[in-house]
Amino acid sequence: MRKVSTDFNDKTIEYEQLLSDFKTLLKKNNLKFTIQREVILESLYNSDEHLTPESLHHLIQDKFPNLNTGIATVYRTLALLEDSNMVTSLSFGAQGKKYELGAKEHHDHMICTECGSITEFVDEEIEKRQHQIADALGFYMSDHSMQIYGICKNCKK
Amino acid sequence: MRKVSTDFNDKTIEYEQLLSDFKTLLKKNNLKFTIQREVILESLYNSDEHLTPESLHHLIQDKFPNLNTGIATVYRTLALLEDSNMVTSLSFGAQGKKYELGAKEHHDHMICTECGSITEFVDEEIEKRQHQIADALGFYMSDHSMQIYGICKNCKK
DNA sequence: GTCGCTGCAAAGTCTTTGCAGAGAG
DNA sequence: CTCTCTGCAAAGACTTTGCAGCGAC
Repeated sequence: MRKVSTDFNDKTIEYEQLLSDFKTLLKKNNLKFTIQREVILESLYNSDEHLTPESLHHLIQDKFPNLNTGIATVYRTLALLEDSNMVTSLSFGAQGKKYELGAKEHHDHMICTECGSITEFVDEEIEKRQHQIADALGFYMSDHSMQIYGICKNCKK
Repeated sequence: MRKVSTDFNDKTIEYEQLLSDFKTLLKKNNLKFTIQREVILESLYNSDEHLTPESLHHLIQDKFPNLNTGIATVYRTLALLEDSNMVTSLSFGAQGKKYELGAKEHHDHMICTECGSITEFVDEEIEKRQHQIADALGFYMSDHSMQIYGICKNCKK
């Protein structure tokens, strides 16, 4: 539970990189590196879930109760990270957005309408085709996303 | 401006069908066919835009000021139509949802991040591939959506 | 007539903002 | 020291709900 950035496995190395990118970004914009910002980045990194601002806030409150991080700071930091393309927000019909680290490799989402679980996947063929379509329509493609809705393996039972 | 369902072109024929489906749906659920509900359906049908509840409400207020339709009714009707799969809601990062008639044939969306315009498109190859992916992951696919974000032809200039 | 529907306004959510004190550089 | 951040609480934006009267059937 107290697994901060002390151990040195693959994930930690990636995180060090991420953190360093974040610091660079902050410096470049004359912004400050605060403990709240670090904790938010780290929590996003260590979560395998897609987090809402609220769930992220709870997570942080549980893990670092003495920081007493405000929800407003979570929102502000997420907006900052999103503007800098370090996180991506997802809005799947449900109310509110969910966030995930954008540093992960690109992937799409398969959403179970029964249990709400989200499975990630990538398909090269679709990726390629998306570029072709954008080109054909004279559109400069900066990003894209795809969702498949349905009932997952577990819920089908 | 007073183009209601009096003329008899292709679009009107489709609309008659849509309206009849709507009435059937209402009857089946012991719900009533009201002028407000008709006007909402018709406005969705006659708009080529993707409408927010608010823009739909304005549209209706302009067109039928004497009806004095409340925004709450718009929300309630959209929820009803969405539950019955007659309209689809889109939520593209921006705040709030946009609605479009689901009766249209399936298509995906290309969203310009400069001007906010939405272009629709369909690609058979991607459609096919999506089914394959869902099958491969043991997922029953009920629906799917795809968005390409970028800068449109016009804004590239 | 009955029972669902509507407009209104109030209440809920979720998110953003203003401000004064705290803290990074 | 300076200037940005933060938590708090208030304000905003968007959506839902309760209610009394209205209207479809």
